[in-house]
Amino acid sequence: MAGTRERARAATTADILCIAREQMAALGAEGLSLRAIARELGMVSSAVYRYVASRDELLTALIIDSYDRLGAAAEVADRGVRRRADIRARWRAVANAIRDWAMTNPSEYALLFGTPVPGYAAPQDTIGPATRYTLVLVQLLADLDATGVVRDTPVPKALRADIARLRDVFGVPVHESTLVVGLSAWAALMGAINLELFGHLHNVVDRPGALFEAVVAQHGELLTGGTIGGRTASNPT
Amino acid sequence: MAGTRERARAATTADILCIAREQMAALGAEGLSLRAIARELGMVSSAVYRYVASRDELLTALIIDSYDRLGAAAEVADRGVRRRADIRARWRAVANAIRDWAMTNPSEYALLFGTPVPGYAAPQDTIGPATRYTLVLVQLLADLDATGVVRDTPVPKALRADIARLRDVFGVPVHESTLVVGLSAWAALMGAINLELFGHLHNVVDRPGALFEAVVAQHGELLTGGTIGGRTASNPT
DNA sequence: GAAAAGCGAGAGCACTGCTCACAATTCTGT
DNA sequence: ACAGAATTGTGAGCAGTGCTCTCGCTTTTC
Repeated sequence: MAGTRERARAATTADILCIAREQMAALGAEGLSLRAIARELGMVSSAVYRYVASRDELLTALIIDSYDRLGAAAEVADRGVRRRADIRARWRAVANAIRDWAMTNPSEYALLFGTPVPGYAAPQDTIGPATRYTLVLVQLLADLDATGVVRDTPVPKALRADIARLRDVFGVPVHESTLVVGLSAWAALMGAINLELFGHLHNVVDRPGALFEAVVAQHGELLTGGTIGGRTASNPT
Repeated sequence: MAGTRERARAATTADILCIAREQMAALGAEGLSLRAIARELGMVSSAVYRYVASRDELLTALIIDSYDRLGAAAEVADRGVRRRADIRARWRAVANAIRDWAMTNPSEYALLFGTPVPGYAAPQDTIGPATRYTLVLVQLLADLDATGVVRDTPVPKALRADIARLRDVFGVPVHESTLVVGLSAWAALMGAINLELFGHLHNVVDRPGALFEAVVAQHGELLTGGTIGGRTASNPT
């Protein structure tokens, strides 16, 4: 029977990834052990090396898969908003999706956005899937630009050249001022999730999720609102 | 000679911490090895257990020390601004100090704000030093309030109760709207540093530091500027 | 000066990633 | 159909880890 071997190989490879994910959820990326996986599979430890070259390679596979799942979650959240022109609603949806994914898969989120494994340079294979969730956000900015919102956000001169690259990479035309607020919203989003998920808010705020809500609301306004800065009556100008 | 033993003990304890820091800088927190420290000290591995109870305890000591250094860096940066009323300048100074500290001590920063060690609940000892750098930011908000800036930033109702705690913890009176923009700025700051330091910008922007600059500039305006949102001519209301 | 406390050495346990030679199995080309 | 090749699992083994325990030696304390 041709292909039997291939199917068996694919099956145990999938088993290994599955067990690895469970192990990571239980003990963190640190506690990922090939020997434990082998035990779980009823094999001797050296046997799993027939399927995965090293512990780092397994980690890389998990990273790629996690990026993919996160990207998928962001995409379905964005597509779930019927009124495509309501950028603020889409931003909220995507931001919440990313946070929800992080909260339900904390170890995988930590694998992606926590401390990088030292001496472990992300292989080229990971940068593709990594851009998936980012692309959702960039597309949001492009669609926002299409609605004709004008911003007087100052764009630091030094940033223009750097930001030009983003257009090239993603192939989406976005105004510089939009990119600035977009990048800022991205950073705030990830920062809020990190602070909450990694337990830095326990002594600051009663309900850790509060920070996230505030950040999303504020940057939602910043993205779609328009003007920021200056020009308040009590501003001592 | 009385106290000889004590001084020797303090000396080797300091040596252990020092070597541990070097090791972490070289190999990351993952690569911190008590046996390697013992080798470096010319002792047998079991001897270092006279000075440190376990690897986790060493990690905790490093965390406390790192929080302390970060807090000190933030404090001197803030104090370095002569015009105390120039909140924006102080914000820039503190933000830059935190980023600089992170860039020059990446492994220690990762220890504080990266993936928490699984199953390792931050001991009570760490929460004191952890608030030191936070206090600098909160004090900034209090001083900002004292300048009389008025904001019409909407404060989500659900946040009020949560935020009240911050006042209690730090004992500094701050308006709710100020706290909202302050927390948001904090999240954005940490998010930008994380994204840059952990290498998530390499495929997005030419110069990774660009995101940080944009975030600091924007939230500097948000903090000290006043109004945000709405009210633009082209805003389709 | 004797008792107590602290310190370093060394052996040992259980665990890890990873390699290698060997045997059993399955696939493939003629 | 059968021989040769490729694949898969086994078990031993190496080097490393955190940590424990006992045994002497030194310093401090009473």
